Amino acid sequence: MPESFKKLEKATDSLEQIFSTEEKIKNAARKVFMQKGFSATRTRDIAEEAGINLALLNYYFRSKEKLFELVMMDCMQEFISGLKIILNQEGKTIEQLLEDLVTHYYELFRSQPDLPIFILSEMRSNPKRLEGNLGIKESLSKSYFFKILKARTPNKINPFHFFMNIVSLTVFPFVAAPMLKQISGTNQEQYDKLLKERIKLVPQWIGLMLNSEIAIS
Amino acid sequence: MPESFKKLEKATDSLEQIFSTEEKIKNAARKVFMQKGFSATRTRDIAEEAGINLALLNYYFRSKEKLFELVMMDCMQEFISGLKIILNQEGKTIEQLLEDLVTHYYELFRSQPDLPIFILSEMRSNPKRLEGNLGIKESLSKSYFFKILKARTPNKINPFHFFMNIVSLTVFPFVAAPMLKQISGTNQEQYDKLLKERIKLVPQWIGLMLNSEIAIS
DNA sequence: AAAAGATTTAATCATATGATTAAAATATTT
DNA sequence: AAATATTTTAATCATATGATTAAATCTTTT
Repeated sequence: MPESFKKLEKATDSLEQIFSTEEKIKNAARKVFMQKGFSATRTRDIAEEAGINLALLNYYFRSKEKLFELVMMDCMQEFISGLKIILNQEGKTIEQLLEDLVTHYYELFRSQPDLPIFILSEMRSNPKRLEGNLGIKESLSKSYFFKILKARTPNKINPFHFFMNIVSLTVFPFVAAPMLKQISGTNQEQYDKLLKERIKLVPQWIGLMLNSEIAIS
Repeated sequence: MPESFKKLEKATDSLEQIFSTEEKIKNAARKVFMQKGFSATRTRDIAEEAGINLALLNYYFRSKEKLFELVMMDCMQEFISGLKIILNQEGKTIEQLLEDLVTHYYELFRSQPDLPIFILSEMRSNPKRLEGNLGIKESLSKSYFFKILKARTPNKINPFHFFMNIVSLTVFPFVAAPMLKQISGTNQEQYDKLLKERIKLVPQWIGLMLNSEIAIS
C-alpha cells in the first residue's frame, strides 16, 4: 500500500471519531425527544437514531430520565442565551435590539422548528425547569434593554406588556406554524417568506406601540 | 316514608344520572389528556379520574387512540369555533371584533389553561388534524373580518401578517405563562391582571399597526 | 505481552400498559 | 316473572419498555 493511501486512511479514522458514543447518543436524544416528547420517545428510538446498542443509554446516562434532563437543560440554555446576550448590548436603540432578536430567533427556529414548543410544553409540565437558569430573571430585569424600555413606556402601562408583545410576535408564528399555514393556505416556502419579512416589521410595530399614548380604558 | 321524602329521593337519582358512564369517561379523558398528552396518559389514569372500571374504556371507546381522537376533535372545535363566529359578526369595527376575540380567548384559556398548548402540540405532531375541520380556511378567508382587514391593510404588506399578530398577541401569553411569570417575577393573580388588561390593549395596538404606513424596508 | 480498565453486545429481566375475557350484575324487553 | 340485552367487574393476557446482566471486545496501562 503506498504511503499516500496510508495517510488518507488515517485522516478518515480521525473524522470517524469526531463524535464519541456519548455525543452520538446526546445528539440523537435531542432530535427524538424534541420531535416526540419524553413519553412517546422510547430508548430504542434513540439507540436507532444514534446507531448504537440500546444498553449504552444506561451505561452512559443511567436512565432515560437523566438523559432527558440533560437534553432539556441544553435546549433551555439555547432558547434563552440569545435573549440575554442581545438584550444587554448597550448603545443600540430598541428597534435595533429587536431586529437582532427577531433575526436570532428566526434563524434558531428555522433550523430547529420543534424547539419552541418542546420548551413551552416542558415549562407547563414542569415549571421548575427554568429555575435552574437562575440568571434569566436577574439578567433580563437588569438588562440594558429593560432600562431603555422603561424609559420609553407610556405612562400607566406595565412595561412588561411590551416584552410580552415582543416575545409573542417573535415566537408564536413558529409555534403555530402548522395551523397558520393551513389557515392561510400557504406552503412552507411562502410561510417562510412571511416570517422573514417580520424581521423588519416586528421592531417597527413595537416602536409604534411605544410611541403611542394608548392607555387601558 | 312520607310522600315528600319519596319525591326528594327521586330527584337525587336523576341528578346522579346526569353523566352517563360514557360521558364520565370522555370528561375524564379530556382532562387527563390535556394535562399529560397522549403518551404520558395511561388508560388507568383516565379510569381513576372517571371513577370507573378500567375495562370500560375499551367497552365504550374501543381503544385509547380512538378516545383520544374524539377528545382532540372536540378540543379543536372548541379552539376554533369562537374564531369563526366572532370574525363573521358584520357591522362591527375591527377594534370591536378584536375586543370580542381577546375576551373570548381570555375566558376560554382561563378556564382551560392547557388547551392551547395541547392543540398546538398535536398540530405539530399531526398537522392533518385540522383538515378534518375543513370549514376553517374557507370560513376565515371569506369572513367579514378578513374583508375589512384587507380594506385597512397598508399597501405592500400581506394582510395575513395582521392576523398572525392578532393571534400571537392573544394566545401566546397563555401558552408561555409559566415562563413569563418567572421572568417577570409575578404570581398567578398578578399575571392574570396583565392578561385582563390586554383585552383593551391588543385591539388598540392592532389598530395602530393598521393605521401606520410601515413597510418592509 | 499481560493485566487492567473501559466499552460494547445480545440476551434477559421486571414491570408497566393497552387490551381481552368470562362471569356477575343491572337494565330492558317479552 | 322469565328471557334477553347491556353494562360492569376483576382477573388475566400479550406485548412493550426501561433497565440489568454477563460475556465479549476493545483500549490503555503496566
